[in-house]
Amino acid sequence: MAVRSTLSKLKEKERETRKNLIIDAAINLFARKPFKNVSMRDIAAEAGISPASIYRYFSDRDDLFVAALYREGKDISGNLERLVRENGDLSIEKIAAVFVDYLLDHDNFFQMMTHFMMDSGISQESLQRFNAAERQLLSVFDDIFRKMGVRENVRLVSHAFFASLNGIMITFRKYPGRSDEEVRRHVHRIARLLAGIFKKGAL
Amino acid sequence: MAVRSTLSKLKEKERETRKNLIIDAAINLFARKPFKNVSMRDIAAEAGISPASIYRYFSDRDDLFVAALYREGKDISGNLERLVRENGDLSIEKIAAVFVDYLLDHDNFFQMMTHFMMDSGISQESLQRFNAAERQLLSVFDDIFRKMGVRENVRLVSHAFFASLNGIMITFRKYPGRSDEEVRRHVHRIARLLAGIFKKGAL
DNA sequence: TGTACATCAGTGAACGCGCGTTCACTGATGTAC
DNA sequence: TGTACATCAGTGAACGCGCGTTCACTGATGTAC
Repeated sequence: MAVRSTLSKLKEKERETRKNLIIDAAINLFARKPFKNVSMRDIAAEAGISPASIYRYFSDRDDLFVAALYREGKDISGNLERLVRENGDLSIEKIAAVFVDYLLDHDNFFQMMTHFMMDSGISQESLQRFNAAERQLLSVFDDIFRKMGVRENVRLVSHAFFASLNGIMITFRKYPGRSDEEVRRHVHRIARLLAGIFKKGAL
Repeated sequence: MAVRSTLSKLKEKERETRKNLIIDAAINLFARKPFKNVSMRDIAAEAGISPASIYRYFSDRDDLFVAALYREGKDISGNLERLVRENGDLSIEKIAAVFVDYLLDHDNFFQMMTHFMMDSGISQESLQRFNAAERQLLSVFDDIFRKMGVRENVRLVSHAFFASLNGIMITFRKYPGRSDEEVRRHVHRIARLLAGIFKKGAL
């Protein structure tokens, strides 16, 4: 019995590893081309397996993509948490800058996030996993605002801030005729302004 | 010559009218099903014509959709402008509420707007028309903030506000397990909070 | 007033493509006795 | 130790669908003389 369960745990772990390899392949591709142009065939090729194999590990496309989103969500949440832990006196401007930089550097993440926010036609299970990822990120913002001394409506304020940063990203992420660097500067300028407004208006 | 030019103007007008009928059909459909599920065949059926006919008036799908977006953009811009003109002492909360209500009532518009903001693979011409629509809306927000007495960074502040409202929409527009009414209440609550923060922090 | 020609709206059917997903099968590894 | 059977990862090819777009054609209306 003991042996059997050890073995099956080992198998489970191997399975998890293979799942992760597929997610890796997907995330690699996202860095190279827009999220909505990444096909199952692409991912299979990148991972060095057959398209059919993916379906041994993920029930469908959304399932895989939400898993990728979840992974990257943990990544950015971790980054922000570490930042807060290491800097005792963290400014809201700094948080905004880091968050916005992360999104600019991981456009695929932002694309996926907005995709799942916009598209209502995803399965119950995928939706729940997506929401788990979202709540995780939101709770990081909650903590930050709590630490900054907001006492009233912490959740509401932090959610408003999170949403506003998303809005800045979606509105100014693409500006025709502007280079990536100019876009980054502009997004940062507006994010800094927003942070200042929140500091004066809510803290 | 005079006759000829009158006639050709008449023709041009007829052509414009037919274009508008197709746009009408598209907008009608958007109210019934999500923007990305509206096909050229759907629109043709709704307008009572053949799919091929649409291509006599629009060079491709994006061209038609941007035209629809432009039309609705003018609509909401007009609404906001009228609101400002008629109410001398308009609060920023009221603007936020009206804007957010419009977006909630015209989800198709919001979907199209985010679609064109996210998708970088559209033709130069469509992109320019889309930007014209966006600038129009932004300039309405500029005016509002100017009228409210913001002197420094008017454009930047109003753009930040516009972007933030978009962000609130995209982040909270769909909340699993919440009815439309609950979502509307929540979006309004956050928008009101944001307006308050901007009032204290930027005005 | 009549005739030959040009213009253009409109169309049903077909093209072509990309894509998510499934099928039917192979081969390796583990299990029972 | 050997044999029959079960399990499961992995696969290439095919299915099926939806869709934007184009083709080849018709028929009505306008224009020139």
